[in-house]
Amino acid sequence: MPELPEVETICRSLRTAIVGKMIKDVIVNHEKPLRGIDTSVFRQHQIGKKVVSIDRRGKQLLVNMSGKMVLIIHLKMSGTLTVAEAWEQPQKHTHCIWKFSDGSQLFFRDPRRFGYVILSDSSSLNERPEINSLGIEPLPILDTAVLHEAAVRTKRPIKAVLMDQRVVTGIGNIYADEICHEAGIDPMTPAETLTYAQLGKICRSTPIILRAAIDAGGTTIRDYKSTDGRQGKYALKLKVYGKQDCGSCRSRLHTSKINGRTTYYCPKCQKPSGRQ
DNA sequence: CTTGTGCCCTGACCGC
DNA sequence: TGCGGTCAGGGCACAA
Repeated sequence: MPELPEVETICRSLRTAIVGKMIKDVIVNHEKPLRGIDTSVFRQHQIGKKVVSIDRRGKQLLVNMSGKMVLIIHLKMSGTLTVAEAWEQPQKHTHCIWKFSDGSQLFFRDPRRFGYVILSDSSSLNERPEINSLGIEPLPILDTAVLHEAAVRTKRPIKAVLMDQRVVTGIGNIYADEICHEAGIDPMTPAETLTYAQLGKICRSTPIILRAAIDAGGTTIRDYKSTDGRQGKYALKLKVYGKQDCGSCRSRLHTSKINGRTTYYCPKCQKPSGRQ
């Protein structure tokens, strides 16, 4: 469900909510998100540990704990993290619960079970495939040279390259569409046909969109919520994703499929040439 | 090597 | 009310 702006929003609110807290207990209701780590090992390595810091890598959260352990959390399509009071009961599909010594708790809920919560040693974190396969971060700036390097040797649509986590990490279906619109470029354009200047335009558009989305607390289409239950407000600012008419020129939008994902674009604002 | 297609899952929504 | 089909902020395994 969440892309970079939503994960960044969750990361920030988690920091204020749980950093410094001591883990008193860990409850595992479903082992699939643990990805093969034994439930008792998962619990024993965390109970008694303190949450030291929280980072984000692309769409993943890294919860650093004392004892050189780290949780790698990916929410995929339907995952949520919620900070709750001691008396609150988890909803259905809450697969993991962390109970802190002050009574507060953290719920990991994921109806579709695509997400994961992987426990790793801090020392081997960077060798893990979930981390070392990731491309560059698009914030604070997206390096045009890196996008160019990836773009010149593929006929894939530019949107597919933007969503390729091995090239750039954090951009998903909503923001890829919004970025292509902001840049005035047709998302179907074969990447290798774009000029360096056009790729530069995309790279400058990317942080503009992502920063605005973070400022709005992310995008809530149906069920995304931050850890405090608040919805993101960037849905109000979307120009193309999920829309019928272009947010800039009001033209009727076109849709297509790229990488099997529905793609929205404006035939007037977004030309294959990138010119308007 | 690259690229496209299922598939993992549940739930919401729509038309009949 | 129910039932089937479609779709969903992601990404992996596999085939061509």
